[in-house]
Amino acid sequence: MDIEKSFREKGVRLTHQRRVLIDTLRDAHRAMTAQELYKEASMAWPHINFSTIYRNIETLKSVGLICEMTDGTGNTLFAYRDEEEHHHHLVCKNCGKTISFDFCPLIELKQVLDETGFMPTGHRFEVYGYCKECRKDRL
Amino acid sequence: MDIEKSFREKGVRLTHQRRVLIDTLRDAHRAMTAQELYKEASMAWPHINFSTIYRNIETLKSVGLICEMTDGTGNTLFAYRDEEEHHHHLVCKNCGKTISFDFCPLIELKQVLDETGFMPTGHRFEVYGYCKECRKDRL
DNA sequence: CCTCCAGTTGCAAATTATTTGCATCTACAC
DNA sequence: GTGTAGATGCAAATAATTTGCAACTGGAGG
Ligand SMILES: [Mn+2]
Ligand SMILES: [Mn+2]
Ligand SMILES: [Zn+2]
Ligand SMILES: [Zn+2]
Repeated sequence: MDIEKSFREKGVRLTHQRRVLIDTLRDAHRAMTAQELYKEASMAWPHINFSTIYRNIETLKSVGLICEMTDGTGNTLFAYRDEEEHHHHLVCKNCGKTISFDFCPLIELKQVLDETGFMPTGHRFEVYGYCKECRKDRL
Repeated sequence: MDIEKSFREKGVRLTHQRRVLIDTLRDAHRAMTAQELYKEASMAWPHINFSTIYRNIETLKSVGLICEMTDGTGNTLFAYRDEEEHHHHLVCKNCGKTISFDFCPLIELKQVLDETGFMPTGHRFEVYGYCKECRKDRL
């Protein structure tokens, strides 16, 4: 489905800067930090500002156009989401390439690792939410 | 096994500051940010410095005494590791309490969620390592 | 015990990452 | 076209993390 429509539906404007960010991430085919995104996007739109990057990372996440992930060393990365449903990622510590797979934890990774040839050196699996007590507090 | 021994084995000194950090995290029974850790530790050792916190987070991770995790909103948290083998966490977005469980992804979470009463609102599962190409590059 | 020195700390300052206020601008509904 | 709520640029504030360096100290060895 088209981007313009999903933006309109959410009451979010499709500005030139946002198009630049989306294109930059889509064409890069890799995950990058906010800093890298700024640098890359600057080429297509020289006056783009860092606050625009950060503000739009939130916007694009909420529209579902980008994914956020970490690189395993404390850096936050962003990547184009490309119509995918809920999924997870293999993040290369060396080149930053991300390989997404569409099943949620719980299922053996062996097949994905074999298929992709990815060699895992570490991983992270976290569930966020509310514990039994806090769950009550919020009602 | 005792801490003193594992420190000695790694050629790492067991300083008063490190004892304070370990005690602080162990007694807290929750995960906390570097800033919170600094604040808490300062009570037991007033002159402790932020650079000592950050430098020792690395040290204590390498000795296996603490775990690093994120709270799902971009903050990095640290918790006492307490003899546990490889495991994962449920991190409460409200109180910061962490509930660790000892099986690695791949297995249904249903049982843990039922047992703990934890209500998930999101999760993260990431595998770090080297992709097929980069794997070759490193040999 | 005492000595000695590599490892560690405190401090201050540098970096890096992220957020915010505000005046100006612009996408787009009408 | 016009009006306006939402978005941007800019500059400055905050927050988070790292570093250089001189002073200090844990603990191995005598
Ligand atoms: Mn998932
Ligand atoms: Mn695991
Ligand atoms: Zn790679
Ligand atoms: Zn809780």
